[in-house]
Amino acid sequence: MKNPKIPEATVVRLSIYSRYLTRLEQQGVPTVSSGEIAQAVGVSAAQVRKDLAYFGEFGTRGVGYGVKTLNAQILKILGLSTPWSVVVVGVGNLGSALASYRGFARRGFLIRALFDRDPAKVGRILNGLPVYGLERLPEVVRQVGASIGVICVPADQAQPVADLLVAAGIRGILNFAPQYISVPEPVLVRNVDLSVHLEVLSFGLVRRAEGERPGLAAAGNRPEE
Amino acid sequence: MKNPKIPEATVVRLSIYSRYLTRLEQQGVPTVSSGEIAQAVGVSAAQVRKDLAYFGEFGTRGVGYGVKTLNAQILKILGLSTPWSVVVVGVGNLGSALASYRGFARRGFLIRALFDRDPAKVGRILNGLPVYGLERLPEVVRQVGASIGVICVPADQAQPVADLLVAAGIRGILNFAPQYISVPEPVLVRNVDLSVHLEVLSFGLVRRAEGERPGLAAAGNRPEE
DNA sequence: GACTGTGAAGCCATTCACAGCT
DNA sequence: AGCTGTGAATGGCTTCACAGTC
Repeated sequence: MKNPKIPEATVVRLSIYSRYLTRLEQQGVPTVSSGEIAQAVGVSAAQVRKDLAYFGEFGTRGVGYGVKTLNAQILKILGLSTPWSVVVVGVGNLGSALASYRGFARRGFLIRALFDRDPAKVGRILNGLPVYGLERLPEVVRQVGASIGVICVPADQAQPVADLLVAAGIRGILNFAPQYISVPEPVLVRNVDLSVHLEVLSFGLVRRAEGERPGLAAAGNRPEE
Repeated sequence: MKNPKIPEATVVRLSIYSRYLTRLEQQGVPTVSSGEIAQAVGVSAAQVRKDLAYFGEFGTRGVGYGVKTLNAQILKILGLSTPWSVVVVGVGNLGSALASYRGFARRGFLIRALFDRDPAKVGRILNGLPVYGLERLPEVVRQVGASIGVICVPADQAQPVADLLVAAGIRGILNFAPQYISVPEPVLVRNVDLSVHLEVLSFGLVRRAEGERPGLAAAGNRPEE
């Protein structure tokens, strides 16, 4: 049981459990059951236990889980025990919004620098962060020790920017551009595609309207119980 | 084969295929093969064919698919033949950014109104759109005929706002708040959780660093071929 | 020869159901 | 009695491999 293959869905849920546990911790709740976690985040209790079981035994039978210790374990599993340095490329509407999003820092993702191709934006300060030109990206990425890059540029620039980030030593990319990007082996990419989410909703809505029973199966939108 | 259960992953990919086909269409490319689509969006050719096969036969053996007709079919399947009216609740950094995001309108999602609790924001015009107080939400939602609502408020307000949207007749919700929300039966919810994406990257990065072979399985980050 | 459509096989994730501990 | 941990069963998605068509 030491090093099984972990479903990505499990990792996503761990992240969500952790956020809930953090809130319980702040409220001073000492202990929680898989059923309570399940209800709070919209999954089944068996799912919660199975997800945790990939990594060890964290609970006490008949009692539940210690909120504080369980959260500490999950944070460690997720690699959040120490903070990550992040850079954002593309300071349009979305890039600016992400640069000032509090939720990232709260979970240990510290945005360290912003980049943009547009000379009119270079040199500005946004939310306390300087905007650099792309030519300084390699230098600055190394200087701030960034491991993760966020791409918020138009689709046609996404691949070149990804190449630039990879060349600078970035190891993970969060891509908001509506564009598939390819990266060499050890680098990880996650795509956040805003239109796609609306289109999946659209599909579900017209299916229902047409009186189709089944609709969608599982995932993103969680089952009620 | 008329009305099988469609995997959500298939719907997500259809949306991505469609975006690629739209670009080909603009370039005047008449015909495309499953292999070309596959390469462009980072999935396998068999996957492309299987996804399309859920809905019918759109190609010609030995030739491929007509770009224009295939895209029209996919748009119809996704419910994008006619535009959707959308409202955004919460005009902070993220809400404002989404309100001016061009990609939505381009795919037929027309943002019709903005809402915020903060009286200081009410009455402003953002990107040509008025910001209303929450008390006017039911009225305005009906007036503009909105079917989809986007939630960009802090976590503790997400559930009340969702309830408000549902009561106003909204049928689909895109939730950017880091919070599970529950809605009554026919209403659809999709959660876009920005921190979670970074945490999944974080997990993958520390796993690799520890020399673990397997890492993550499938999905969000697509296989190379 | 090139490419689609599809049953069958393989693989992966979730649910079930119960043994095991407190 | 209450709740965790887990093997077994189920269900679902993806890949394979090939027949069918142009």
